[in-house]
Amino acid sequence: MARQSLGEFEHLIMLGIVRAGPEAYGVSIIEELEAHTGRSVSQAAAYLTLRRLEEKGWIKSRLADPTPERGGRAKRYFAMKPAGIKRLRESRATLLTMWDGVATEIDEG
Amino acid sequence: MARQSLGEFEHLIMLGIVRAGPEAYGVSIIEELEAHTGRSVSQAAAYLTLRRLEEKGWIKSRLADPTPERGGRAKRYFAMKPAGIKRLRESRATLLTMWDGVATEIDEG
DNA sequence: ATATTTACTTTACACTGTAGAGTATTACTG
DNA sequence: CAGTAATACTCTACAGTGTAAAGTAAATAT
Repeated sequence: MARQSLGEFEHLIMLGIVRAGPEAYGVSIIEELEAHTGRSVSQAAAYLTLRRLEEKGWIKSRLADPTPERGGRAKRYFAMKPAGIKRLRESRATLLTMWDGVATEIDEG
Repeated sequence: MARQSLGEFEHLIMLGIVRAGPEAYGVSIIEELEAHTGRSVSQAAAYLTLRRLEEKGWIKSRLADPTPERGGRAKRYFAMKPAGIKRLRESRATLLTMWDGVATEIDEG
Protein backbone atom coordinates (compact mmCIF):
# COMPACT_ATOMS: atom_id res chain seq x y z
CA MET A 1 0.00 0.00 0.00
CA ALA A 2 2.31 2.69 1.20
CA ARG A 3 6.02 2.68 0.88
CA GLN A 4 5.98 1.58 4.47
CA SER A 5 2.83 0.63 6.23
CA LEU A 6 1.78 2.42 9.40
CA GLY A 7 -0.23 0.12 11.63
CA GLU A 8 -3.12 1.42 13.68
CA PHE A 9 -1.28 0.73 16.92
CA GLU A 10 1.86 2.45 15.66
CA HIS A 11 -0.30 5.40 14.74
CA LEU A 12 -1.78 5.55 18.23
CA ILE A 13 1.61 5.15 19.91
CA MET A 14 2.99 8.10 17.94
CA LEU A 15 -0.01 10.20 18.90
CA GLY A 16 0.63 9.13 22.49
CA ILE A 17 4.15 10.52 22.21
CA VAL A 18 2.83 13.83 20.89
CA ARG A 19 0.20 14.02 23.63
CA ALA A 20 2.61 13.11 26.42
CA GLY A 21 4.93 15.89 25.29
CA PRO A 22 8.48 16.33 26.58
CA GLU A 23 7.82 13.86 29.39
CA ALA A 24 6.89 11.07 26.97
CA TYR A 25 8.34 7.78 28.17
CA GLY A 26 7.00 4.23 28.10
CA VAL A 27 4.61 4.44 30.99
CA SER A 28 3.27 7.94 30.27
CA ILE A 29 2.63 6.97 26.64
CA ILE A 30 0.72 3.88 27.74
CA GLU A 31 -1.29 6.01 30.16
CA GLU A 32 -2.17 8.45 27.37
CA LEU A 33 -3.49 5.62 25.23
CA GLU A 34 -5.43 3.99 28.02
CA ALA A 35 -6.93 7.29 29.14
CA HIS A 36 -8.08 8.32 25.67
CA THR A 37 -9.06 5.00 24.14
CA GLY A 38 -10.42 3.04 27.09
CA ARG A 39 -8.34 0.05 26.08
CA SER A 40 -5.68 -1.61 28.16
CA VAL A 41 -2.25 -1.60 26.56
CA SER A 42 0.41 -4.13 27.53
CA GLN A 43 3.91 -2.89 28.23
CA ALA A 44 5.39 -5.46 25.88
CA ALA A 45 3.25 -4.23 22.98
CA ALA A 46 4.10 -0.61 23.67
CA TYR A 47 7.85 -0.99 24.10
CA LEU A 48 8.19 -3.32 21.14
CA THR A 49 6.29 -0.89 18.94
CA LEU A 50 8.38 2.01 20.23
CA ARG A 51 11.55 0.18 19.32
CA ARG A 52 10.25 -0.66 15.85
CA LEU A 53 9.23 2.95 15.24
CA GLU A 54 12.69 4.06 16.28
CA GLU A 55 14.32 1.53 13.94
CA LYS A 56 12.23 2.95 11.10
CA GLY A 57 13.50 6.43 11.92
CA TRP A 58 10.13 7.87 12.82
CA ILE A 59 10.85 8.57 16.48
CA LYS A 60 13.98 9.01 18.60
CA SER A 61 14.81 8.33 22.23
CA ARG A 62 17.32 9.17 24.94
CA LEU A 63 18.02 7.47 28.23
CA ALA A 64 17.73 9.92 31.12
CA ASP A 65 19.06 9.73 34.66
CA PRO A 66 17.34 7.79 37.42
CA THR A 67 15.03 9.77 39.68
CA PRO A 68 15.27 9.67 43.47
CA GLU A 69 12.18 7.66 44.22
CA ARG A 70 11.33 4.09 44.92
CA GLY A 71 11.69 2.15 41.66
CA GLY A 72 12.79 5.34 39.96
CA ARG A 73 15.13 3.74 37.51
CA ALA A 74 16.26 5.55 34.39
CA LYS A 75 13.51 6.40 31.92
CA ARG A 76 13.84 6.34 28.16
CA TYR A 77 12.24 9.48 26.77
CA PHE A 78 10.74 9.40 23.30
CA ALA A 79 10.16 12.18 20.79
CA MET A 80 8.89 12.41 17.23
CA LYS A 81 11.25 12.81 14.30
CA PRO A 82 10.22 14.81 11.21
CA ALA A 83 9.75 11.66 9.12
CA GLY A 84 7.37 10.28 11.75
CA ILE A 85 5.35 13.48 11.89
CA LYS A 86 5.15 13.42 8.11
CA ARG A 87 3.94 9.82 8.10
CA LEU A 88 1.38 10.58 10.80
CA ARG A 89 0.08 13.56 8.85
CA GLU A 90 -0.19 11.53 5.64
CA SER A 91 -2.08 8.75 7.35
CA ARG A 92 -4.47 11.23 8.95
CA ALA A 93 -5.04 13.01 5.63
CA THR A 94 -5.79 9.75 3.84
CA LEU A 95 -8.30 8.65 6.46
CA LEU A 96 -10.00 12.04 6.59
CA THR A 97 -10.32 12.03 2.81
CA MET A 98 -11.85 8.58 2.79
CA TRP A 99 -14.18 9.40 5.68
CA ASP A 100 -15.26 12.64 4.07
CA GLY A 101 -18.86 12.36 3.02
CA VAL A 102 -19.46 8.93 4.52
CA ALA A 103 -18.92 9.68 8.20
CA THR A 104 -22.59 10.42 8.76
CA GLU A 105 -23.60 7.25 7.02
CA ILE A 106 -21.26 5.24 9.19
CA ASP A 107 -22.34 6.97 12.38
CA GLU A 108 -25.95 6.18 11.67
CA GLY A 109 -25.03 2.59 10.86
CA MET B 1 -4.88 -3.69 21.95
CA ALA B 2 -8.35 -4.39 20.73
CA ARG B 3 -10.06 -7.70 20.82
CA GLN B 4 -9.29 -7.84 17.15
CA SER B 5 -7.02 -5.41 15.46
CA LEU B 6 -8.18 -3.38 12.48
CA GLY B 7 -5.27 -2.66 10.17
CA GLU B 8 -5.01 0.62 8.33
CA PHE B 9 -5.49 -1.08 4.97
CA GLU B 10 -8.51 -3.00 6.22
CA HIS B 11 -9.90 0.28 7.45
CA LEU B 12 -9.43 1.87 4.01
CA ILE B 13 -10.89 -1.13 2.19
CA MET B 14 -14.03 -0.97 4.31
CA LEU B 15 -14.35 2.75 3.62
CA GLY B 16 -13.92 1.91 -0.06
CA ILE B 17 -16.90 -0.44 0.18
CA VAL B 18 -19.01 2.27 1.78
CA ARG B 19 -17.96 4.82 -0.84
CA ALA B 20 -18.50 2.47 -3.79
CA GLY B 21 -22.03 1.82 -2.55
CA PRO B 22 -24.28 -0.95 -3.93
CA GLU B 23 -21.93 -1.43 -6.88
CA ALA B 24 -18.96 -2.20 -4.64
CA TYR B 25 -16.91 -5.03 -6.12
CA GLY B 26 -13.17 -5.68 -6.26
CA VAL B 27 -12.25 -3.31 -9.04
CA SER B 28 -14.54 -0.44 -8.02
CA ILE B 29 -13.25 -0.62 -4.44
CA ILE B 30 -9.66 -0.46 -5.68
CA GLU B 31 -10.57 2.52 -7.85
CA GLU B 32 -12.12 4.30 -4.89
CA LEU B 33 -8.92 3.86 -2.88
CA GLU B 34 -6.65 4.92 -5.70
CA ALA B 35 -8.77 7.96 -6.53
CA HIS B 36 -8.92 9.20 -2.95
CA THR B 37 -5.52 8.27 -1.60
CA GLY B 38 -3.27 8.66 -4.62
CA ARG B 39 -1.70 5.30 -3.91
CA SER B 40 -1.72 2.32 -6.21
CA VAL B 41 -3.40 -0.75 -4.77
CA SER B 42 -2.62 -4.25 -6.02
CA GLN B 43 -5.51 -6.58 -6.76
CA ALA B 44 -3.96 -9.32 -4.67
CA ALA B 45 -3.79 -7.07 -1.61
CA ALA B 46 -7.36 -5.92 -2.06
CA TYR B 47 -8.96 -9.32 -2.67
CA LEU B 48 -6.99 -10.98 0.10
CA THR B 49 -8.03 -8.28 2.55
CA LEU B 50 -11.64 -8.51 1.39
CA ARG B 51 -11.63 -12.24 2.04
CA ARG B 52 -10.11 -11.79 5.48
CA LEU B 53 -12.67 -9.13 6.39
CA GLU B 54 -15.43 -11.48 5.31
CA GLU B 55 -13.98 -14.32 7.38
CA LYS B 56 -14.04 -12.02 10.40
CA GLY B 57 -17.69 -11.29 9.78
CA TRP B 58 -17.27 -7.59 9.12
CA ILE B 59 -18.38 -7.60 5.50
CA LYS B 60 -20.44 -9.93 3.30
CA SER B 61 -20.44 -10.72 -0.41
CA ARG B 62 -22.54 -12.28 -3.14
CA LEU B 63 -21.57 -13.51 -6.57
CA ALA B 64 -23.67 -11.83 -9.28
CA ASP B 65 -24.33 -12.84 -12.85
CA PRO B 66 -21.89 -12.16 -15.69
CA THR B 67 -22.51 -9.01 -17.71
CA PRO B 68 -22.73 -9.00 -21.55
CA GLU B 69 -19.44 -7.29 -22.30
CA ARG B 70 -15.97 -8.34 -23.23
CA GLY B 71 -14.35 -9.85 -20.14
CA GLY B 72 -17.60 -9.31 -18.23
CA ARG B 73 -17.31 -12.32 -15.99
CA ALA B 74 -19.31 -12.57 -12.78
CA LYS B 75 -18.50 -9.94 -10.17
CA ARG B 76 -18.47 -10.49 -6.43
CA TYR B 77 -20.29 -7.62 -4.76
CA PHE B 78 -19.33 -6.61 -1.24
CA ALA B 79 -21.33 -4.88 1.48
CA MET B 80 -20.72 -3.93 5.09
CA LYS B 81 -22.14 -5.95 7.96
CA PRO B 82 -23.21 -4.26 11.21
CA ALA B 83 -20.16 -5.62 13.09
CA GLY B 84 -17.89 -4.08 10.48
CA ILE B 85 -19.61 -0.72 10.64
CA LYS B 86 -19.31 -0.84 14.42
CA ARG B 87 -15.59 -1.62 14.21
CA LEU B 88 -15.04 1.16 11.68
CA ARG B 89 -16.87 3.64 13.88
CA GLU B 90 -14.84 2.62 16.94
CA SER B 91 -11.57 2.96 15.12
CA ARG B 92 -12.55 6.38 13.79
CA ALA B 93 -13.64 7.54 17.24
CA THR B 94 -10.39 6.39 18.82
CA LEU B 95 -8.27 8.17 16.23
CA LEU B 96 -10.32 11.37 16.41
CA THR B 97 -10.00 11.37 20.18
CA MET B 98 -6.26 10.92 20.03
CA TRP B 99 -5.89 13.56 17.32
CA ASP B 100 -8.07 16.00 19.20
CA GLY B 101 -5.96 18.90 20.37
CA VAL B 102 -2.77 17.79 18.66
CA ALA B 103 -3.83 17.95 15.02
CA THR B 104 -2.64 21.53 14.67
CA GLU B 105 0.66 20.70 16.25
CA ILE B 106 1.16 17.82 13.85
CA ASP B 107 0.13 19.85 10.83
CA GLU B 108 2.65 22.53 11.68
CA GLY B 109 5.23 19.89 12.55
C1' DA C 1 -9.36 -21.28 -32.72
C1' DT C 2 -6.89 -17.66 -30.74
C1' DA C 3 -6.47 -13.29 -28.65
C1' DT C 4 -8.05 -9.80 -25.56
C1' DT C 5 -10.39 -7.95 -21.59
C1' DT C 6 -12.13 -8.05 -16.97
C1' DA C 7 -12.35 -10.28 -12.47
C1' DC C 8 -10.56 -12.91 -9.18
C1' DT C 9 -6.95 -16.49 -6.77
C1' DT C 10 -2.66 -18.65 -5.15
C1' DT C 11 1.54 -18.55 -2.88
C1' DA C 12 5.03 -16.71 -0.23
C1' DC C 13 7.17 -13.79 2.88
C1' DA C 14 7.98 -9.51 5.55
C1' DC C 15 5.88 -6.51 8.83
C1' DT C 16 2.67 -5.50 12.82
C1' DG C 17 -0.08 -6.81 17.03
C1' DT C 18 -0.34 -9.17 21.36
C1' DA C 19 0.47 -11.68 25.51
C1' DG C 20 3.12 -14.26 29.06
C1' DA C 21 6.93 -14.21 31.51
C1' DG C 22 11.16 -12.26 32.86
C1' DT C 23 15.11 -8.79 33.97
C1' DA C 24 17.04 -4.51 35.91
C1' DT C 25 17.37 -0.75 38.94
C1' DT C 26 15.76 2.05 42.39
C1' DA C 27 14.13 2.84 47.40
C1' DC C 28 11.90 1.05 51.69
C1' DT C 29 11.77 -2.11 55.75
C1' DG C 30 13.35 -4.29 59.76
C1' DC D 1 22.59 -5.42 54.90
C1' DA D 2 19.21 -9.04 53.35
C1' DG D 3 14.69 -9.15 51.82
C1' DT D 4 10.68 -6.82 49.83
C1' DA D 5 8.34 -3.65 46.91
C1' DA D 6 7.87 -0.37 43.13
C1' DT D 7 8.90 1.38 38.57
C1' DA D 8 10.77 0.78 33.94
C1' DC D 9 11.97 -1.88 30.44
C1' DT D 10 13.13 -6.66 27.62
C1' DC D 11 12.70 -11.35 25.56
C1' DT D 12 10.42 -14.84 23.16
C1' DA D 13 6.99 -16.65 20.48
C1' DC D 14 3.28 -16.75 17.49
C1' DA D 15 -0.97 -15.08 15.21
C1' DG D 16 -2.64 -11.36 12.27
C1' DT D 17 -1.94 -7.89 8.48
C1' DG D 18 0.42 -5.87 4.29
C1' DT D 19 2.42 -6.62 -0.19
C1' DA D 20 3.86 -8.27 -4.60
C1' DA D 21 4.65 -11.68 -8.41
C1' DA D 22 2.51 -14.71 -10.93
C1' DG D 23 -1.35 -17.36 -12.26
C1' DT D 24 -6.37 -18.88 -13.23
C1' DA D 25 -11.16 -18.19 -15.01
C1' DA D 26 -14.78 -16.58 -17.81
C1' DA D 27 -16.56 -13.43 -20.81
C1' DT D 28 -16.44 -11.11 -25.84
C1' DA D 29 -13.81 -9.93 -30.20
C1' DT D 30 -11.34 -11.24 -34.35
